[in-house]
Amino acid sequence: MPSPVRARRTQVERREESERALLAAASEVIAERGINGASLTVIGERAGMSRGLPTHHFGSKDALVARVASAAQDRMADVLLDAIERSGHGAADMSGLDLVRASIDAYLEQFEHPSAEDRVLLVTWGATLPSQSSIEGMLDADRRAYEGWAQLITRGQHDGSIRIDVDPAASAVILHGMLRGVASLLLTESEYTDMTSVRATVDAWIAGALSPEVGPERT
Amino acid sequence: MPSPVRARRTQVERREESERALLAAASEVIAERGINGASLTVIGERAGMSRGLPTHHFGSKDALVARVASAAQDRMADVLLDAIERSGHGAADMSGLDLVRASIDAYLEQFEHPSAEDRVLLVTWGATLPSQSSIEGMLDADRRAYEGWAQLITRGQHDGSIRIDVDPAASAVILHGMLRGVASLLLTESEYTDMTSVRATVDAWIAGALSPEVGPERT
Amino acid sequence: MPSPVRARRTQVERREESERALLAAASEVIAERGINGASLTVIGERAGMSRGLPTHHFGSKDALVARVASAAQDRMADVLLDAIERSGHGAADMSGLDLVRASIDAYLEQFEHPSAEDRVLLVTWGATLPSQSSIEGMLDADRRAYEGWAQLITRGQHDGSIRIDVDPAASAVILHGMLRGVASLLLTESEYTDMTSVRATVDAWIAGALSPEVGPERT
Amino acid sequence: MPSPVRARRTQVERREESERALLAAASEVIAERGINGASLTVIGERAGMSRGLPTHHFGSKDALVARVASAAQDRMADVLLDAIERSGHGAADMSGLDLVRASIDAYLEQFEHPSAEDRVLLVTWGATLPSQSSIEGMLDADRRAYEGWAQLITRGQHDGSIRIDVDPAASAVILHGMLRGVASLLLTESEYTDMTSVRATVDAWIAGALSPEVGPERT
DNA sequence: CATGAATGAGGTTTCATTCAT
DNA sequence: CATGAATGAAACCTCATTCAT
Repeated sequence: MPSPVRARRTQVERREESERALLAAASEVIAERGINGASLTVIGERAGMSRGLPTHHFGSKDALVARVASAAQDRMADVLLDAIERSGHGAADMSGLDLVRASIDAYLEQFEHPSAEDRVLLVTWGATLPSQSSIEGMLDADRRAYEGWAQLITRGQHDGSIRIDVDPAASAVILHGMLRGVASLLLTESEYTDMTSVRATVDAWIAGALSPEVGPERT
Repeated sequence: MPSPVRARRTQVERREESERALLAAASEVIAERGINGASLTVIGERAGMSRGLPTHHFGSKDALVARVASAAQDRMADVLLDAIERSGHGAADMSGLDLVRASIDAYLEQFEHPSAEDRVLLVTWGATLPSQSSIEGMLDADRRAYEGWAQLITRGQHDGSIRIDVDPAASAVILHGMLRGVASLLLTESEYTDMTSVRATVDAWIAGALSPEVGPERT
Repeated sequence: MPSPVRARRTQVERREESERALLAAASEVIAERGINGASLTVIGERAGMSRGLPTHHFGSKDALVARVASAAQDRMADVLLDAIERSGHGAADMSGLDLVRASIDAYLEQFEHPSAEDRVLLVTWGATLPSQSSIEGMLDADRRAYEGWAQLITRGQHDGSIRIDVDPAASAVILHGMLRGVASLLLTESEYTDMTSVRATVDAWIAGALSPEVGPERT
Repeated sequence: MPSPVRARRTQVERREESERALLAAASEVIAERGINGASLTVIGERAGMSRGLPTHHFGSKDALVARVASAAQDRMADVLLDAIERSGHGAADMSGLDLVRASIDAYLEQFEHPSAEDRVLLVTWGATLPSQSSIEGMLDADRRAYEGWAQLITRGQHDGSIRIDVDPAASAVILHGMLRGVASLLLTESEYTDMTSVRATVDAWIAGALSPEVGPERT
């Protein structure tokens, strides 16, 4: 229960609360209608505020979208970290392969019941596919994400949990792409797919492809 | 008045030619700017024709987009069939696994130097990710595509080229998702990735995951 | 009475008529409310047409304003030429000084009962005074106008009607500035000024300053 | 509590200082961008203060603009008075004609290197040209200014320095208009004009037109 | 006295669509 | 069959103003 002495909020609190409400509303609306379909008017109203507030706070629609996108990325990164921490051992103790598998499983698990912010992650990415389209910072985030996979793989090769003859860059592209593609399918076809089976199968593929024990022959 | 042995093109031919030009132009513009960014005016002009022609021929923008999307899907299906036919043996002689591997490799090969129509395939797909967004017939096409993969896998299980304990539905989701995700990454990050290595690695993953010889243990 | 055979207008006629109506309406509204106060909505409605038509025809408000401004300039140039032609002799027969005097008198006469287009001439000019403001082609028109005065003065010096020791450039600046300043005052203070007397006095000043007979001493 | 000998500024002083800063900032911004282009936000920030301060102090934008305009007029009046005082003799000793000539020369000299406040004088005037536009007190100031010229001329006629047959009202209009028109031209075309020559020529015109010695014949 | 968060009217512009030619 | 003129809804954005702090 908040102290009754401060029934009124300070300016800073008002601003922060508004921004939070606007970002949440923007995530919702973008997840529903896409970036173009999400008008600032609707976002403002969804946040329970006025039409002009989104521009007032973020300066432009582009800036708001960029904020929404990066918030979604940050949130997913947190989800993955949390999942790894909750997986029993600290991240420091886990092998590279286990880190990869735990991360990917957590990612897919997240999309079994995706929130607006989860969906926004894929919606904003889908909007970058036209060649001229560009969302502020999107490409960079992409590159960081897949360099993260490459580093995990390299780490796994050092600790012996991942085969030496794996190409970290190529495998990172495939992991990253597979995650997104599968998550997107889950989004649009959720009623047609058995999530648990998909997650198990993805895990098996990755284990088979990366673990050194008995790998597939390279073609 | 008797028709003079088709000295000039018939109405039907002219209409078809206009439609072809409009579809090609629409593919280009959508690939560049996305569906929303592609205005009918620009599409008409890009086709070397008038502003009002797209509406005149297709009735509405939605209808035109649907036509563009399904044309892109049809074309990709043709590419895959061609690739399989060119792969030496007829499709009837190939094992289920080989069909899967050949199809996937052809798909990725196509995206090494993607045309506007290739890109439009992914752009229209990316536009379906918002929950309310719907492009006419897109969901159906999606479902057909991934049921195709499932059938190929089942066929492979019958002819012994694919392990029995593989879940065709789940694997189909993963194959389909991986293809799209990887192709999309190639689109936006083409200069950062070694295509040949990616294709080889994808093939190795699939072979390892599906071939019966020495599969990974299921977790 | 228009021929009943062509009750319907051609596309070209429609466009031209619309443009004329829009330019006239824009002149009116700009004369009344200034450039900023003249919204495209009001201009469209004043022309008896839709809100969006001004943009449709001219592409942007800036382009429309530029058209309005240059139309006003052209019209005033025509008025001056007409006045000179009507002044009895052809322009070729008149001395430089007489041309200057006739032009200036016609200009001021025009502002005794200014039309919207006359007023627009000064309104658009007034809008160029802020240092960053710029209306397409306005500065050029300005320069052409005052170079015209300078040429007339030089011509007068050659034909003996204007004193040799007059500096054409400086006098052109003064003539041009005086015209505008006086016309502007007439616009805002019309009820307080005796136009006829002002015109006569201006003419006397100019005659006295430029005619060679008995000039004022230079200070 | 006794005031500690003004260790800190009084409220009144702070308010006056803020207002001065705001007026200076407003003059700058209006001189640059015009009245419409000058937003209260920018003016507040240019003054090194907050966004809301202009409204807080002046109540409305219109009121602020009126203050800026009248401040600019007052300042120019001071400049002219100073110039006359510095011209050697007191104003009381000078003839009407000399007062006119000195005032006008000082005005034009001021516009050789115009400050923001000088420019704002013409910018606000230019904004009064649309027929419906009205800046509080602008018309009155205008009338006062040109009645001032008329009085000077009448005084000159009494002291014999100005010809009797000059119409004071008409001449006042011309003087006032010429000043503004020429000053405005200097503003936009400063690099194309030889200021010194313009000032000398203006002075010669006026001397010739008003001085009784050998006037031009009236037409 | 001063700040700046919030509002909402109004501006320009884009664009799918209708319809006359 | 084809053109493009015209409409008007809706988008983003700017900004004066109000009001809580």
